[in-house]
Amino acid sequence: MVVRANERYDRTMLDLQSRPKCSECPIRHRAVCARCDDDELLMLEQIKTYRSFKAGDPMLWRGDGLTYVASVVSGVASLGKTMEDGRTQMVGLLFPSDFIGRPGRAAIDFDVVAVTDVTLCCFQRKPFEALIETTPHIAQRLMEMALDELDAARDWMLLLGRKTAREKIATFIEMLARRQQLANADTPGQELVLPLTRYEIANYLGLTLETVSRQLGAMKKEGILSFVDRRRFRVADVEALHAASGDDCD
Amino acid sequence: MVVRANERYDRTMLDLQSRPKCSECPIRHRAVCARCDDDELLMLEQIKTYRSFKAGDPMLWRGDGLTYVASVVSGVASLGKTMEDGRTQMVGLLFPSDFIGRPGRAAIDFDVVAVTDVTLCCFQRKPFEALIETTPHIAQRLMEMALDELDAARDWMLLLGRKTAREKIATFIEMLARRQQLANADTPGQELVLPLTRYEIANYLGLTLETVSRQLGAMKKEGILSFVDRRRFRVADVEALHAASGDDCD
DNA sequence: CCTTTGATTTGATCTGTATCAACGACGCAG
DNA sequence: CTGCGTCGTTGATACAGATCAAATCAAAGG
Repeated sequence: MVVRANERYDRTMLDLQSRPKCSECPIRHRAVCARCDDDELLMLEQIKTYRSFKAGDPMLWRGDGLTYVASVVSGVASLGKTMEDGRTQMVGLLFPSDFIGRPGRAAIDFDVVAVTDVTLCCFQRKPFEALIETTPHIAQRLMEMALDELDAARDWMLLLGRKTAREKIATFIEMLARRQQLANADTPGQELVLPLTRYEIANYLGLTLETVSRQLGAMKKEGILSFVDRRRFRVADVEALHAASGDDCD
Repeated sequence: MVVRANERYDRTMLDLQSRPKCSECPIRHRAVCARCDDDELLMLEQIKTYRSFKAGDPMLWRGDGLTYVASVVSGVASLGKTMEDGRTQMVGLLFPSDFIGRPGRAAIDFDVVAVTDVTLCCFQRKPFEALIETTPHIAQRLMEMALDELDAARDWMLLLGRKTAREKIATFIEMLARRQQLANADTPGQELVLPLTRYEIANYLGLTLETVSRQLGAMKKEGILSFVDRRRFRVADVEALHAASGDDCD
């Protein structure tokens, strides 16, 4: 298992080369480097390295020293917390352009796991922190991203504390659709993918996998969603989905 | 009611004067100004004003333009979200030294309400943002505080998603104890106060007020808590309380 | 002292979701 | 093709906590 992960790692390093051009990066305008000008990008390019992980691989473990911080280039990763008795709760999902790690902090209080195959753009933490000091564009963007995460976390608190199972599922699907359309900049009505297993979805929504399965089944039967296979689907009735989410019309 | 609030406001303004010395401020070393040197403090002093609110007063409403940002000097405020059908969830509690408002954002997506009587140290948003640009000590501290809030929000997601009613109550009491001891720097075993009504506690924990009442009753009967009156109490058995919280030993 | 009003407690029931238990479907390795 | 493991579905039942309904308490005002 460990061996396979390493084989994969080496192969991907080779495929992608360790330092692709920032200017051609698919997340160039949404990631932590969004506001950087060409000079600043050059600085970042010098301290960056690509790293790949296979679905299921742990990426960072609670309490680990953070030797690097990173942007997600492709794939999906999860932030998870675990209680002593094994109960777990996902506290965040990271999509391409999302950032891992905190400036000025040597450790994190949750586990980061690759949900799908993931490619990261990693920066050594120390030089990155030094760069922040001299590069207000990066510091500003980091602050902005931290506040966005805070907003998302608070929306999720409302979901976890007050929404019904059905509302949770509907909200989750809407969020997925938003993130996937954003990444592809495609026409809506697109075929979408569930990057998570039923168990992982349950874990994200504070439910059990059985409840998730039943709710997805119900929404399929009601014609709100139509499934191509267990992972691929389409939103057949956008309005009904939104009505089921319990969110205001905005 | 409005009249009384204003009377109170005027009286407090008079009592505290509108610009007490920063150097004598009780939150001087924990608030957004924690790292400022004397010069920087002077700059802040020039754009600050104290404002007071009575318990129950709305302080900022969702979508309102943010004309100022502020530090909580005394009292407790809540951040709350409301769904169309009236369900509500608190997404944060602000204690003395906590910060309200976000640099670079003109609006917030939740309501801020004074839970107890509250005094704020307010900064006009525009000049404050200008000050950030030139004062790395403030920018750094803001980032640090945002990340702390993010950590707290994620702990709360675990609580809301996975903890039982009893674990939620125990976690809440421990959090209260920590914050109140921090503010008073007193010996532990201190008498503590519930700044929130049962309804508000329920709202914070994703429960109903009846469940909160029953759990507090049970913990009293079991000798974990001892109540002086409905709001004032003491933690009689710290170990049992912690065991009931479901958190690791740290 | 009495009344009012909001906060809290307590009790009886209901219900959404968890839990327990089988079973089916798919992919992969031998 | 066959067996095995993972993932997903479906059904039956249990239970924590919600909901509904009173009763009690306590502070504030007249």
